[in-house]
Amino acid sequence: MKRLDEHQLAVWRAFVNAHAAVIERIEKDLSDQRKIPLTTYDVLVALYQSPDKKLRMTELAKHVVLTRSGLTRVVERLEREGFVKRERTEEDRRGAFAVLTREGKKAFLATWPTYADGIKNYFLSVLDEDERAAIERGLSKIYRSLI
Amino acid sequence: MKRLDEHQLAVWRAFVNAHAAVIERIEKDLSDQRKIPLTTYDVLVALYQSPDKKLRMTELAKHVVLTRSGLTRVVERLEREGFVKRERTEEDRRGAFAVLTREGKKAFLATWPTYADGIKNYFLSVLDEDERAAIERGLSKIYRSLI
DNA sequence: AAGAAATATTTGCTTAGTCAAATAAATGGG
DNA sequence: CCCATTTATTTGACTAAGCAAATATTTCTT
Repeated sequence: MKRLDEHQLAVWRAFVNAHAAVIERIEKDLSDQRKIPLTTYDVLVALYQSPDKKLRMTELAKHVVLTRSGLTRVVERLEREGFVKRERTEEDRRGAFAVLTREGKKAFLATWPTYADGIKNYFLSVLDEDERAAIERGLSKIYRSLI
Repeated sequence: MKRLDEHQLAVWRAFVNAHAAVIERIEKDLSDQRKIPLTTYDVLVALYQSPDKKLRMTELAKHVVLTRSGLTRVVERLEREGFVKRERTEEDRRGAFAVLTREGKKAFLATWPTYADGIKNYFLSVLDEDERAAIERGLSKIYRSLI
């Protein structure tokens, strides 16, 4: 591909604008309904989906869009709110697990419906089947090419 | 649409992950090459594309993903760096224009090649023509449905 | 087995950006 | 024409998150 023309740029703009708009809307719904925000949610899902409902900080950081130190802060907050706890282990005493608590699971389960509605209403329902397929295919390729 | 199945969720995940990955990559390239970051860039393009290379703060805020107060801070920074200046006007003395300076134009023009390369390499080039078309169509619809 | 190198996580400091209140000027209604 | 309301922007106080340095522990290397 040589140079960017207006057409190609339009694809990029659509991507960036749609993302900002959808995320903003979903965040607003979550906050209006006193649910946990998205970054927090991502941490809790990652824990929920892990076999023992716990993950090493480094592992956890890979699941979310955060640096390791950013994750430390988030987990700190979550610990204060009682949604996770840190668990030291004898195997490797440098680090810690973040463990999902019962409260954390509850918060996470309570949040999902709002989040899911957002995904449906602001994103999926606007797309027809072809678009969904193409988006999934294209954007997955992009993601894989970058990790 | 009733309930979210795995398939549909995969579309959403692809969208979110691709966005985070591509933006992160582009920001990194910009920073490595000592170019201005994306939010800053967005402000400068908006000004550059406006008829007189200047916009009221409120107008400008609509072009970028920032609240009005967020914009105040960014323009403050940009003013410190000499890329824009604030210009009061007699017509309406409540507010001010942000005006692109010669330096600002230079910074913006110098940044574009890096940005454009990122868009090409990390995003467009990975997609085939169908995917590009579908993404443009679908995501534009989404964006329009939300403004 | 001792020191060097690597790994896991946290901390201190700083920047970016938000919200709600403050300020300032313009406008509309009686 | 004056006051109440609205509009434009900034400010103060705060939260989120990043980077680089610090800390703690493990794993190599010889």
